[in-house]
Amino acid sequence: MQSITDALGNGRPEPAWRNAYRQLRMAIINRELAPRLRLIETDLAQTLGISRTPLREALARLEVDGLVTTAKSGGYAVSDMREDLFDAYDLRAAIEGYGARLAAERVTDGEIKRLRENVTISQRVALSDRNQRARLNIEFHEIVVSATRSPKIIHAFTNIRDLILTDEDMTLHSEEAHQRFIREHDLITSAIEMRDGDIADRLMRKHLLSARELLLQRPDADNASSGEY
Amino acid sequence: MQSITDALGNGRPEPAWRNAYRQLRMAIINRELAPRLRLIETDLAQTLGISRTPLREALARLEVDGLVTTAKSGGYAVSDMREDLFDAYDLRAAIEGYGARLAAERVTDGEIKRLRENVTISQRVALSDRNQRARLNIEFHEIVVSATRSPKIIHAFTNIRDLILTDEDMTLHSEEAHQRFIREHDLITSAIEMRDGDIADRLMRKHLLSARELLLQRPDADNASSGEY
DNA sequence: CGGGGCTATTCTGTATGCAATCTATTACTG
DNA sequence: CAGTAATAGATTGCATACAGAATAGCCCCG
Repeated sequence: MQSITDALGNGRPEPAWRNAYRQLRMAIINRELAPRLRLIETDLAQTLGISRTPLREALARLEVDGLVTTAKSGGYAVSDMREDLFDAYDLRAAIEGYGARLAAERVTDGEIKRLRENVTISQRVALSDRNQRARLNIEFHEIVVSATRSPKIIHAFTNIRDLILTDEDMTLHSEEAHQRFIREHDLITSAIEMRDGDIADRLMRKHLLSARELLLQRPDADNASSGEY
Repeated sequence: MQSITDALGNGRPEPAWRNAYRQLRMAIINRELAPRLRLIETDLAQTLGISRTPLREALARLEVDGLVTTAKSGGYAVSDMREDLFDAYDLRAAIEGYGARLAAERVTDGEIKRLRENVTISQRVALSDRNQRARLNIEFHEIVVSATRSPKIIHAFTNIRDLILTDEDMTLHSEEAHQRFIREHDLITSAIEMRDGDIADRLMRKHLLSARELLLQRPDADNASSGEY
């Protein structure tokens, strides 16, 4: 019996390191593995049911992604992404700003429809339904970026997306902020619809930088008390 | 006896995979390993004087960097970067454009001086001295990006820099193009000096996109004849 | 009671071995 | 002779084994 992902006649069973990579990535993003937690390869390998060899290949990739760091004395530890969260928004503004510009030039009618639908649904979702709001927020930005048709920009976006959006969702606590975000999404959609890349660019940057301000004002709920070493 | 890089009292001997990573990276960028060349792990490991285990860790990282690709049937091959060279310039315009904007806000007087010197020297270097011109070109963009003080933007830049600049140097064949590049560097420097991020951003984007046009017009000197499989 | 050095254990980094898969070559069949 | 099946060699992906470094603990000494 093959792995379940291989059921549709795909050529090859999934490598073990890929599964480990996915699981670790999710665990780190969801804070199930605390920042600065030292990762003991033997234990981790046993937990994942693989040997250290493919585990280390997964960890090497996670390190390039910035999710994991190598300690000075060797070995890996979970990155503390709060350290450079502020900085990450600069990169995001660069990528998504220019991305919105390209999107305005290359977007299809179908994508515009999806953006409009996203905004419409967002306006109706309850403030309390955090999961739904987070999903819609992620989806909006994904549609814009994928409309660029640029594999490199899409790749760069997905790399930082996970580092940021889970935190960003936490910030959407007030109805005021929520409505403002949706309004900005609405304006960006309009700019893209009018194929005005310059406006789309500027609106997107403003949207992201104001999101950063909100993020840094938050009460910083989860404190560093859980940070093992 | 320790490795020579460890001579200055640094804590640890360099891991074997890091050296392999560097060597392979350079070899791929310099086209010593042809695009689409299938990498046989056993041979490569023997050439590098290490075993397959650290070699595979180096290859995993190179894959995340985009320098190496996994074939459908398993194994690694050198990426054909000409495929997405055009695309890479979009990402570069996004990063360096916004980077120039940040640089204008955060640059120090010392950095401005270095930029001015770079431009001045570039104006005097002979057209035939390709190495020198390439070095100066890289240096200019490095100064601008490092002036952003943004680790993430610097990291993203260094990632694509190597994919592009070696090719870009090939394009600086005409005196006209050369002078134009320097003139654009000069204007960007002035914008940064005046702390005008908006102008710096637009100039940098224009500079990069015109560089892309030149690149794609080139006679495509090295043909795909060397592309093994 | 506090500090420094020694020892034991843990952990990492790398090499090797093995099974499964892929590829190329050859033999066979229509 | 073209096309296809079978087989042998090559190659990957993973597990295990081992040496050296790092860390923790302990004892001895001040």
